[in-house]
Amino acid sequence: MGSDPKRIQVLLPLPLAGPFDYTALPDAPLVEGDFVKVPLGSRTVQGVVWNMSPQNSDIAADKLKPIMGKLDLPPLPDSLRDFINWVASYTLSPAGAVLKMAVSVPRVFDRAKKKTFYRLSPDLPEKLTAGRRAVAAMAQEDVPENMPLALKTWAELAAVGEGVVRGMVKAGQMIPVEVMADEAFPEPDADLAGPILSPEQQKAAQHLCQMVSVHNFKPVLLEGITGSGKTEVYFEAIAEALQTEGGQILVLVPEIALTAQWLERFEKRFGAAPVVWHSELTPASRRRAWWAVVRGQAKGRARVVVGARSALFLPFQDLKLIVVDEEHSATFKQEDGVMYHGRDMAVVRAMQSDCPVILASATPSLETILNAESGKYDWLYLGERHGSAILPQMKAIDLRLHKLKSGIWLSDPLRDALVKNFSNGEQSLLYLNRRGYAPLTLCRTCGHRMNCPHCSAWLVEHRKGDRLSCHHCGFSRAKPNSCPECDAKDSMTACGPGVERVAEEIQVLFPGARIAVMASDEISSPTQMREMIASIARHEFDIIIGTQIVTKGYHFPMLTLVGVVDADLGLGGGDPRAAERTWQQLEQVAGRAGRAERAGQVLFQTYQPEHPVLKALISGDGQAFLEREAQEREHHKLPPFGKLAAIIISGADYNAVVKTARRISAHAPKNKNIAVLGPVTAPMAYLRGKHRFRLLVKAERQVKMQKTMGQWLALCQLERGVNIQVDIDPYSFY
DNA sequence: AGCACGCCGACT
DNA sequence: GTCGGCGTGCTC
Repeated sequence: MGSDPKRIQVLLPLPLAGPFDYTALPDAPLVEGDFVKVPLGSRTVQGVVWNMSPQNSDIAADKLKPIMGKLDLPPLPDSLRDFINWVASYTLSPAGAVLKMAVSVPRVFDRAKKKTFYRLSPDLPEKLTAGRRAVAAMAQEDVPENMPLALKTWAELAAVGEGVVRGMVKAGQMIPVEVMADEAFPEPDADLAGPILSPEQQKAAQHLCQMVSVHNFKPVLLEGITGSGKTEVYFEAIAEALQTEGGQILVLVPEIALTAQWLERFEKRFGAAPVVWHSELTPASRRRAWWAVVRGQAKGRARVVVGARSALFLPFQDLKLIVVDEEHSATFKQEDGVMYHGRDMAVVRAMQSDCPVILASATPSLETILNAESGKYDWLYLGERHGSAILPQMKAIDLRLHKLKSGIWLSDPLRDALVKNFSNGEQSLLYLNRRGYAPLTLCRTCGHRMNCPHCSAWLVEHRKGDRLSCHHCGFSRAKPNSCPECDAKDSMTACGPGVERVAEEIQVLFPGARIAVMASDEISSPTQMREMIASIARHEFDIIIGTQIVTKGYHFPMLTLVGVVDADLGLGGGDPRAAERTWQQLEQVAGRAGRAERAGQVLFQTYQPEHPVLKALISGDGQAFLEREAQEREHHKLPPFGKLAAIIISGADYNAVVKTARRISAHAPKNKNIAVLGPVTAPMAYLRGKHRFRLLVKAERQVKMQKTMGQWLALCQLERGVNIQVDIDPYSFY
C-alpha cells in the first residue's frame, strides 16, 4: 500500500453531477465546509470542501489535481451543507446547482475593504495624560468586549482630538487591528414593549413562544382572517427567539420588494430593521448581509433576516425559528433552474435545524390545512377582526344578466356602486390581475394575433411607449400601425382589459377622481410601494386599480369598496389547483375592504356565479370549498394523497424534443403504482425560443419518487440540444 | 457553467 | 493562407 496523498471531495457551484476529487493542501488543514480554490480545466474556481474522507470514488488517483488554497471565509455551516444535499436529492438536481444558490452572491468571496481599527493595549503605563486617560476609560468602561474601533470613533467617544489617539497608537497604548469595513447590523431589541394583544392573540402568541423556548422541530399553521393581527402574534415568537444569545430567525415572504409595511411594523416593534435579503440587492449589500448571517461569534451576527425564498440558502449558524408569511403564495415555488417550493423547503430546513416553523396565512394552502387537520402541524386560528368587527358584504354580479357593452369592462351595478362610493367620499379598489393595457392585439381585417416570437404567448399592450411586450421572456416591440400579416392599415385592435385600460375607463367615468394604478410596472421597489401605500392611506386617491400586488398583505385603512373586474380569470384550463388559487387570491382581495366605522362591500363580476369558487366567496364558507377540493384531490390521488412529478423536455429543435419525450415515455417504469401521462405540450409550449413538452408522473404515496425517476431518467439518452428538467410537486397540474 | 477544440465559410 | 463563427464535450 502506497501512502497516496489525501483525497478530498470539493463541491463546485456548477451543474455537475457531484463533487470533484482533489488532493489535500499540504500544510493548511481543511475542514468540511471550507471554501477553497481549485483548478478546473484551464481555469480556477471556488468550491466548498464537501467530504474530507470519501469512501468510494472511481476517479483515478493520478487524475487528481491539488487544491490551490483556502479562502479566508468561515466554513459553510454543517446544517446548510445537509440542507443543500437534501434539496439536491429531493429535486433531482445536481448538488452543485443547489450550492450555487447558496454562494452565488456576487463578490461574496471578496472581503470588504480592510480598515485599521484600534483597541486598548492590556498593559498601559501608570501615568497618562488627561486625554489619553479619557480614551482608556472609555475603552475599559463603555465599549464592550475590547471591541476595536476606528481612530475617529475613539476620538469622538472620548471627546479628544484624533492626535491624542494617534499618539497612543505610536506609544503602543492602542493596538491596530485589521477589520472588515462592513458595519454590523443594528440588533433588534426584544425587550421593547410590544402592542397590547387581544386575548385570542395572546393565547396564540403564548403557544408560539412555548414552541420557540422548547426548541424542537414543529410546524405550526397560524391561520388568521385578514386584519386579525397574525404578524403581531408571530412577532412575539420572534421576540422569544431573540432572547437566546446569537439565535437567528428567518422570515420568508413571497415578494420582498413589496414588504414596506411589514418592515415598518418590524422596526416599530423591535427598534431596528431586520436584515433584508432578495435577488435585487446590490452586490455590496448582499455581501454585507451574507457575512452578517455567517458570522461565527454570536456578537454582531444578523439576528433576523427577512427575505424571498432564496434566503433559505443563507449560512445561518444558529436558527431558532422560521416564519413563512403568506404561506399559500404561489411565489414560493421556484419554476426554473432548481425547482423547489420555498414553503416546503422551509419546513425541511426547520427540521434539520431542530426549530419550529410558523406558516402564516389568511387563506392557507390545502396541503397545509390537511397537515394541520391530521395533527402533523399545530393549528392556531385567529378569527376576530382587529378594529373593525364587521366582515365585508360579498356579492356576485352576473355578467350574463348585466351585459357589458363592447370596450367597457365595468357593469352597471359595479359602476353604480363606484359612483355611490365616490360621491360619499369613500375609497374604492378595482382588482384585475392583468398588467398593461390589453392582453391581446389582433388585426380586424385578417384576424392575425400578435404573438411573442419566442414563446407561445400573446404580446401584451402597454401604453407606456406604445409597446407590445411578452410577460414570459421580456420581448418587446413597438405597436405596429399596420398588420404584419396582411398589411391592412390602422387595423390593429386591443382586445380585453388590463389595469391600464380599466384606469382609462374610470378616468372617463370619473373625470374628477384621483386614480392610482398599482402594478409591478409602476411599483418595483419597497420605497415606491411605501410611498404609494402611505399616499393611499392619506386618501390622496379615490379609486385604485391594481393587479395581484394589492393582495400582498397591505392594509388600506380608507377602503370600503372592492370590485373584482374579472373573477373568472384563472378558473379555466382545467387545472384543479387553479380553483384553489383563485379562491385564495379573491379572498385576499376581498379582505382589503371595510374599516372600523363602515362595513366594506365586495362585488365580483363573473359569468359563472354558480362556480364553487364564487359560491364559497359569497357564502363565506371557505371551509366547505376546501373540503370539496380535498375530496376531489383524494379521488384523483393527487397530492398530498398521492405523489406527482412533471418532466419538462425542452429544446430549440422541435423534432428532437418530441423524439426525446417519446423515448422517455417508452422507458417509463412498468409499475402498477406509477402512471405516466403524456407527453403533451407543456403549459407554455414554446418559451424563450425552446419547444417544451411535458410528462406527468402520478404515483401512489408509498413510491419513492426520486429514486424511481433518477434510475429511469439515467437510462434515457437525450437528443442533441435537448434538456430535461424534473419538477417534483409541480405547482400546476392538468 | 465556461472554456478549448475543431470544423466550416469569408476576408486581407 | 488566416480569422472567427459557434457546435460539442469535458472538467476531479
